[in-house]
Amino acid sequence: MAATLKDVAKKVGIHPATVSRALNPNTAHLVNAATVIKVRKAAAALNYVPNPMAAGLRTSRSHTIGVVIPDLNNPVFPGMVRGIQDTLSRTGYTPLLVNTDNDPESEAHVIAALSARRVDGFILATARRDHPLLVELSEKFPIVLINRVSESVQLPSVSADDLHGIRLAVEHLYGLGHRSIAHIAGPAWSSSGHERSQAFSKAMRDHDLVPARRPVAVTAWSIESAREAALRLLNDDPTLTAIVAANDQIALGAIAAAKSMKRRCPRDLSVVGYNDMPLMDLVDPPLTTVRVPQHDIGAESARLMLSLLVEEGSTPIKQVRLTPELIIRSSTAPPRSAS
Amino acid sequence: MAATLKDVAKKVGIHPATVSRALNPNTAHLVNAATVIKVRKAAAALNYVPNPMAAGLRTSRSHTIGVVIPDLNNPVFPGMVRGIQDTLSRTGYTPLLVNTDNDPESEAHVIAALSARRVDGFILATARRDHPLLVELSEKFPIVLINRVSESVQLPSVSADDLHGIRLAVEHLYGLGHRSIAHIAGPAWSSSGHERSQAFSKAMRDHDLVPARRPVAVTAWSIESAREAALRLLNDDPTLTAIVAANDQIALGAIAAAKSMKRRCPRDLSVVGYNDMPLMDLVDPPLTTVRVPQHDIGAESARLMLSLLVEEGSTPIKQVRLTPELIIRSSTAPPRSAS
DNA sequence: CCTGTTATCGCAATCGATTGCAATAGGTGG
DNA sequence: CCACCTATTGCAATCGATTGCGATAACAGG
Repeated sequence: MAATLKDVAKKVGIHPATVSRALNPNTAHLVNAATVIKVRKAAAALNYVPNPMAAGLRTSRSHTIGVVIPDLNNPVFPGMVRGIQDTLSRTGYTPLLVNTDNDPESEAHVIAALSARRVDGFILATARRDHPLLVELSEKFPIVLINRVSESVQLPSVSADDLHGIRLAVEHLYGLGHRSIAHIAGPAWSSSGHERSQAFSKAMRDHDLVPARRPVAVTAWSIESAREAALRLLNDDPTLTAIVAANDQIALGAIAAAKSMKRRCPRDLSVVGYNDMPLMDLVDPPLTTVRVPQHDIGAESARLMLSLLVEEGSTPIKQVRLTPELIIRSSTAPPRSAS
Repeated sequence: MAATLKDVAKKVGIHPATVSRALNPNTAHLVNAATVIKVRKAAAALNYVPNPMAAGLRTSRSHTIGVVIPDLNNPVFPGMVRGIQDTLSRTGYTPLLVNTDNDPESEAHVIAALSARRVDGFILATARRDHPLLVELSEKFPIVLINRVSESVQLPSVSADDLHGIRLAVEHLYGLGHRSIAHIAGPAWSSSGHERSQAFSKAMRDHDLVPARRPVAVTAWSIESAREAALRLLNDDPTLTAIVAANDQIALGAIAAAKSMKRRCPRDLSVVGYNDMPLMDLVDPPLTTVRVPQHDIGAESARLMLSLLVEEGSTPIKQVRLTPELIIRSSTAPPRSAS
């Protein structure tokens, strides 16, 4: 059905190998400029499109990148995925997207499936603090981590500067007059959760504040889990006036928990989120949050991956940090005692 | 590096062709049961994974499905995409996901790119009422439409039963006492927008109500565009007490418009959305909306595609309609005159 | 005029799996 | 005991693009 190299060659009256070289920018200089023109014209006329399977078989490169995310339904990720898609597709690469639902077993499955597909590399948003699968995978494939970094192994990564982002949140609350500020951390296994938690402690120390006695963490990145954690936290320390949440859904859960305890946000409790995912300007109350450049993170990770693919191995490992930005809305206000 | 058929064959001491047959469920019956066992064991021992490019080259099937959606950032779509992914991956197929940003030109590009990748079929969420590209594409590929149906050409599709869904919305408002109900329709080119608009007119007639004098439609599926349309509508007809929106973002835009005119929802204006995308329970006010089974739509479309792929052409065109459900939250209330 | 380049292109092998066809062996019925 | 059938396996071509190597010709320098 579709035209092949041979068809183009026959039309021009030359050998398929020459056509191949003429059409490939890297080898076009090996063939007479005049015939390159003719080949291009014939290829266009025949509507020739190279067969990626044939090329891939020969070169053992699929021009395909596995993109592994926890869950596409989590609104943080579509932005990053778009960033990846947009920049990968511009260079002839195609992302293969899979979900893990934060389940390590499921992750192993999907990664095996992608390996079977012979992807050229992986972009992973699922790094855990302790991640054995990651180290063995990194020996076989180029890998770029997004949104999270791993402690098990040093790898190229792209993520927001959480130290800075969390500091923005703390300073905002401090500036409003809050002194009793707590953090609801992400799951213990999560690297981003851990990092933001550390960042919170540091920012608090820098303002001579002490975090809540007992640190609180959710068990999953979900609103429901956050609600429970927030309930514990608010019961533990009734003097609390502000919460820095490890991400937006945790903030949402905290607000819901406060509401169920008849504490209104922001009158009785200020809450700052993290990520600024879509619709955070329309929830009740509109969420003050730290915006991380989701699309940019994806785009940058794709660029990093592409550079990994051309340069053979021996480049220094690059860890990119993108600067987040505080978006002030209506979930934060001065504490009541100060008003 | 990776083991090939030949490696397995050598280990067992037989010909690669026999190994191929032994490993393929469709041809395994041609091979002695005992050697099938041996082959399986050897393959497992060598960690053999078939090379999809080699197989694809020979069979000219990539086991890959192009999934074309307008924009992954629109929260309606991730659910459907998950549905597609979940059921496709279970059968060894891989979705290739692309975005069009509702731009026909961009759509042509991404579809060309997917064709170049030799996808086995397309699942499209971008059908327009008038869609020339669709008819020529449908001659070369199996196609399943989701969420929208096209009038240009009869194709297999999976979507919500909009007639029923819109009726639920109208009946809900009618039951609350509303009589002056308007519809904000989707873009004119959109098939789902048109369909819901028709459904609205019918539901209104069935209740002996007349829609607003001048029908209003957005120019894009966006909150911003909806805000403008709603402003026009509310100025046009101040007696209006309720709006049925063609989707959730339009509902959100309508609520915002009302707010800017000092009309509060639901006290002064009731609004019903459509789709029930994520977070609609947390916006202000929590949105009454018609829930369409997003994951199911995706899953069903994938199943339909798979059936298209096995049965050679001559099956009757199947158009699946999934039943939506009304989710009553807080954006609807009895009209003020009735209270 | 001869040798050494350089530019251009053809040849043929190769990637790994699939599959029509042929070949072999063992078995059956007459 | 023979013709024939079936079960099982091997052979080799094939899918389409890539690429190392060799061939040819033109051309320059000596």
